[in-house]
Amino acid sequence: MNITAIIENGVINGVKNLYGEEVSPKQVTMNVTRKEFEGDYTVVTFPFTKIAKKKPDEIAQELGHFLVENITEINNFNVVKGFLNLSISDDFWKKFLLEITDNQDFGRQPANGRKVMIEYCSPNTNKPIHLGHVRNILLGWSCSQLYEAAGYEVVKVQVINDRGIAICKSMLAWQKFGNDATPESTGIKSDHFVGDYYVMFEKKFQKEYKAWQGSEEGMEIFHTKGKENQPEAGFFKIFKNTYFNEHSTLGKEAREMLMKWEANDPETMALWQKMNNWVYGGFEVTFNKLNIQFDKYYYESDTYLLGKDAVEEGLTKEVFYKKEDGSVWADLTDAKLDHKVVMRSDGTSVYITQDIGTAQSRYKDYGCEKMVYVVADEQNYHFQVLFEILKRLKEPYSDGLFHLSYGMVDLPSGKMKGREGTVVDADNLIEEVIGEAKAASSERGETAELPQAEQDEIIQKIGMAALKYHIIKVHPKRRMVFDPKESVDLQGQTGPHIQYAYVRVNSVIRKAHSIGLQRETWKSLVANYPNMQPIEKSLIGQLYRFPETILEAAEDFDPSTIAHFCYDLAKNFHKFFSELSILKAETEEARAFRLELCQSTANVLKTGMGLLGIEMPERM
RNA sequence: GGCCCCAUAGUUCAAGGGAUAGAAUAGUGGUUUCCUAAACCAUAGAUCCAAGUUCGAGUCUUGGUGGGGCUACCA
Repeated sequence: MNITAIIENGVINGVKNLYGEEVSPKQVTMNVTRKEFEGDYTVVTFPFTKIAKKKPDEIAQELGHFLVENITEINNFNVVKGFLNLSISDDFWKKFLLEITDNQDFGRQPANGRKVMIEYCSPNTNKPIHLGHVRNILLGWSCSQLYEAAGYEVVKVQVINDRGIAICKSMLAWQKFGNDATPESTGIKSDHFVGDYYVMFEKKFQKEYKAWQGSEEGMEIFHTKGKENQPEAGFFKIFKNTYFNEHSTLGKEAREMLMKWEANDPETMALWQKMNNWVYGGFEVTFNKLNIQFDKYYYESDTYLLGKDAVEEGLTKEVFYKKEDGSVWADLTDAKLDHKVVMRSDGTSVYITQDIGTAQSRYKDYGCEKMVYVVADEQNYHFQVLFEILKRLKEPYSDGLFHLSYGMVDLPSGKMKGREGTVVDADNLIEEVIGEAKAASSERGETAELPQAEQDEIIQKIGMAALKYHIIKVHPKRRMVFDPKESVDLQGQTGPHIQYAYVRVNSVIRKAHSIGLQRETWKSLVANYPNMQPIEKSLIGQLYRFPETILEAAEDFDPSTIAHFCYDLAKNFHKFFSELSILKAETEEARAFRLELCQSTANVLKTGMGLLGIEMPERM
């Protein structure tokens, strides 16, 4: 049984024994003892004052005696201002240490037979991956790792928005202005190549629009449709969409292309396929650099017609209603949401209809009881509506729906804006952090004698750790400020700081072997180590909390908990490392114990960082 | 207008209603004959405002103030 559960039971029994009243586990408040006090766990006795009709200090004394007498794992206590600090016996900790040193899976739960689907990333095909996607990807990936560690089977999916007017814009620009250029012929990464044509379209369109604004037609429309006193610039800003749909030559061409696409025109389809493949090829390169995978891709071109059946079904079940013009709506006002259209009067579906259909078809594909959508918080309302509709349709998985809503990423200069060119591109960013790691590494020269390929791999791991950790350490819900300068920091609360703890362990173990020490020999001495130091106890205590930390993080969909756990552990390890000698310890037993402690710390750090998608180098 | 989210050192982040609000970074000062100084040690610095609930509030409630988001028969 878990030590916290043991203490909790002990306290409940103690209160019953001493004061004759039954308390619930909820009433037992327990924390890890603060490091300035002696002890491992602290019980707060204030909640029992009414029951015991005594002062907190008195209760703490009585309870402390009771626990020490009745629970073998507790061998000491002290009381400070009503806080009962309990000390766990060295034997308990040593036994625990010996249990985990050979267990590579420590912290992971056995398979529980349950299935969860996580959708994340889901980029647009006409824009390369940027910083916002990186946060999404890291959250999605680490949540999937967390759920696997918690015993679930995880299906990782993403939706590719591969159709619609936006895609036609880049196709059209390439067709008109591309002169048969290719990523190969230009040497541009293929997703960026396509993205460039999307930007080109927007530029050409702006130019066309600008010219039109000064034309007779443009001025006439401004004068007839513009409101009184409305400035010209303001009017034309709002009018842009209408211009695209009703007046623009380029807009007309793009819409014609979309119609050809919908009609399966062979030439259009071939172009569409060619350009999409360029995009996917480029994305794949970025995904590989980020070291993430997906089990299944859903393409909107396959799914955009889904959901029409659901509309019928909803009407039959009276979840939806039909207006006179034929459009179909859901009335969600009693759930404090608004009316929501699910089918237009012309019979075509809207975005949410597609989402309903996709959810249904995914459940058919995989039968997951939980479905998680990793999507930025600007879509909170959309997901509230979607989940409410699915619930009303009585979908079997509707209780397991979760929107992992995360805050957007800002720059020190403010919001990222595509139009103003302030978007941070993922490929550039990765290149930058790796460059920084390379510079720092060559300055240290610690790995200089290794083959170049190995050095490169190490640098790669360090750079990616800096970048990933910097993002994942922030609570998902929180809007975060991303300072590129800080993201390449390699010191302090960073990924490399944690990697360095792991590297130091490796180094010590290597040295131990090189002076002829054998694991089997030292392991047998651990149990005889007599006096554990406070820093050693606190390290073991941290290791002990690893499994529960994983479970909490999974339940809350919060990888930042793991990030903080790993940092605290690494920091404490560095302190331990500088305070105490390992290979030159006072006794053989002390050396043995510390080597085992090092090894376990390294194992936990590796597993923990692995959950965040961060790899550990053996040297650095 | 309505609904939702956020507010903590100069800055970037922590803190399941519990002790003296932790880190990192930037600043200042120190540590290497010994296991990798990407480390360690010391120093200084913060809960937006006002009420309320509680033995106890950064955390819960109400009201302000400031910031962000959503509120399409767009996707």
